[in-house]
Amino acid sequence: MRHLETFRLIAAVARAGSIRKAAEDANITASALNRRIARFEEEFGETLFERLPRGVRLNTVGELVLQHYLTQKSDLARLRSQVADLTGERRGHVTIACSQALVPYFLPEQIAIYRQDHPGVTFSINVRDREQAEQDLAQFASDLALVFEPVHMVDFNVLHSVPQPIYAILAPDHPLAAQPELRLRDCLDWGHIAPSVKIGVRALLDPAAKNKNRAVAPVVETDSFELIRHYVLHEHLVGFQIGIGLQPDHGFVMRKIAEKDLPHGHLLLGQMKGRALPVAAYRFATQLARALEALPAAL
Amino acid sequence: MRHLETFRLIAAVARAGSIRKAAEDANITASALNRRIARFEEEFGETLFERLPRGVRLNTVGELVLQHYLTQKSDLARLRSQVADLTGERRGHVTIACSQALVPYFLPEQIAIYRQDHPGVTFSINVRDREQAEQDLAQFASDLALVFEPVHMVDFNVLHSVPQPIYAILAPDHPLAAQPELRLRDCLDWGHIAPSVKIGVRALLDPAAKNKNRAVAPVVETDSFELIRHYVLHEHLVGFQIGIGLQPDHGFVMRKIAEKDLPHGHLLLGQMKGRALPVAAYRFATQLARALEALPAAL
DNA sequence: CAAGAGCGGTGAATTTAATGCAACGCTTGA
DNA sequence: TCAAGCGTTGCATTAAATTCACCGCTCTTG
Repeated sequence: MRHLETFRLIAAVARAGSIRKAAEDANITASALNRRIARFEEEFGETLFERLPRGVRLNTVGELVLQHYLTQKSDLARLRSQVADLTGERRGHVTIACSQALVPYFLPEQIAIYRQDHPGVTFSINVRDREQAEQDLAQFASDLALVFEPVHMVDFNVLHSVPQPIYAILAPDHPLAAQPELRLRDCLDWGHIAPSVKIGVRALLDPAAKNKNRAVAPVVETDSFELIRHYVLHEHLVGFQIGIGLQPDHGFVMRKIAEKDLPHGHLLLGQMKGRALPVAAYRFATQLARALEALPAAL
Repeated sequence: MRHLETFRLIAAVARAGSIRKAAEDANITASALNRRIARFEEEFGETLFERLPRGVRLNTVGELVLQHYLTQKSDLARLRSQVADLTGERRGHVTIACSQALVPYFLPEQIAIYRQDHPGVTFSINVRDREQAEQDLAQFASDLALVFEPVHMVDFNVLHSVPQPIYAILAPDHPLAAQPELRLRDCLDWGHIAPSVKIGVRALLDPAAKNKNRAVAPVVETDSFELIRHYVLHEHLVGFQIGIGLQPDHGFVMRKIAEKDLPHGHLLLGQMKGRALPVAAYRFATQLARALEALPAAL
């Protein structure tokens, strides 16, 4: 909408780092853009950018103004969704930042269910590590985040929380697969394939190992749980993943790890604190919360 | 700020009920205003007003848009306050909707304390019954509400809650004044002076009386606790008020009413749900919460 | 029942605001 | 030392918003 145009341009300048570049992107003259900004600064009574020899950079006030713009934009989107809802359109778009574990089974199923009732609603799913997911929320790049063991939790408003134990992933013919429940030391004694340190599962593994005077020393370390799931079929390593990201009968087997060795973590559904969600996102969040609640209590 | 001008005009039209009247108020032509609205409706893709033979009225979409404007405006005010805070100005304005009981002692003292540290911050205090107070919050007419026994609590985000018993107010030479604690029946047996039904104290008195198969039958019924306090000195009636609105040694005496007869109510500090407060309001709310916490526990 | 007041809306003229163009002064890196 | 890239500014130009005059309509009122 046009009344936010100046803000949009300010954001573009902040991103480009220079008025001229941003002007080119926006298909207007540098002088027009320069004047818009000057006019805004005049009216607002504060300067938004530091003028550097090679361009401009937002100052603190500018950062605040930019944040204000993001909230305004998000609230406008919510307004639109409310209106669409009112006029019976049931349209909308939901953007979700989530941990990898949600990608194979849980989210596809939930989205499909939701879209049966609301075919006008579209989705964006962005896989993010737990830190990025929270950033996405704070910058209004996502409506919802579904994250295993988030880190900072500032600005993160928890909508729902479910405990999630970590499972060992094994080839069916792996010697450990004979036991119904594994000890952590057994997993560590074997060569193991672990997620990288940015990932929630690892964040639980490391202190648990240290607690037993051991260390996680992966043969293969990776960002990708998909790689973990497939690799254990090639070599007798032990992989790790939370329950919601696993389904048996896909080649590998999953085994519980003793709770006393490795405490369960939490899968959290959250949104940006203080933000009012668009209708579609709100409804989907409600559905997710119910679905998480109904998860097989694998504890 | 100018980018909200169209919204401001829409709000003015909604208030005035007619484009021509609103245009006159805003010192522009009716046709200019008409075009602004038409343009906005065009851009937004929805009509905001029903066109009636005698003027216009907001439709449901318009109501939503107006609400959106109010939140935008309030968020802009918060932005300004953040910037002011940043530049070390420590200025700001806090608007409070409160019950009468807060007016004589509590709020004046708290405001004075706050202003010692922040002389640049100004205040508006609006006495509202509990229903109006919540409306004020919802319409962003107040930053904070401090209300005894609020009614609806939708959109009311409780920041702090303290229990408040109701006291009987008596002339010092009133026969009942001899007892340290009164039974409710004694109060009702005497002629009494009670607040009107919109007021929280009354909302507790009525069911408590009914519970004993009695009824509140006031000799004088009033909106004003000030009148109650003064009237009991003229005639031997029993008045009622919560502790925070009373201080002894102002002519009358206060007596506890047995808790089993008349349960205590709650004084709630709250804000509009989902709204981010300006810096000054936020700080003052924090101070109020602490002060309420530290109140002499009269229970 | 007709006249008039009050309403929202429209077309053309006019005023105001925003933009484009060309050029300046400045810093920086080749 | 020179060219490239930056923000900025005066002036001409274009686009947008406003005004003015007027239409058609509905309801009230004498």
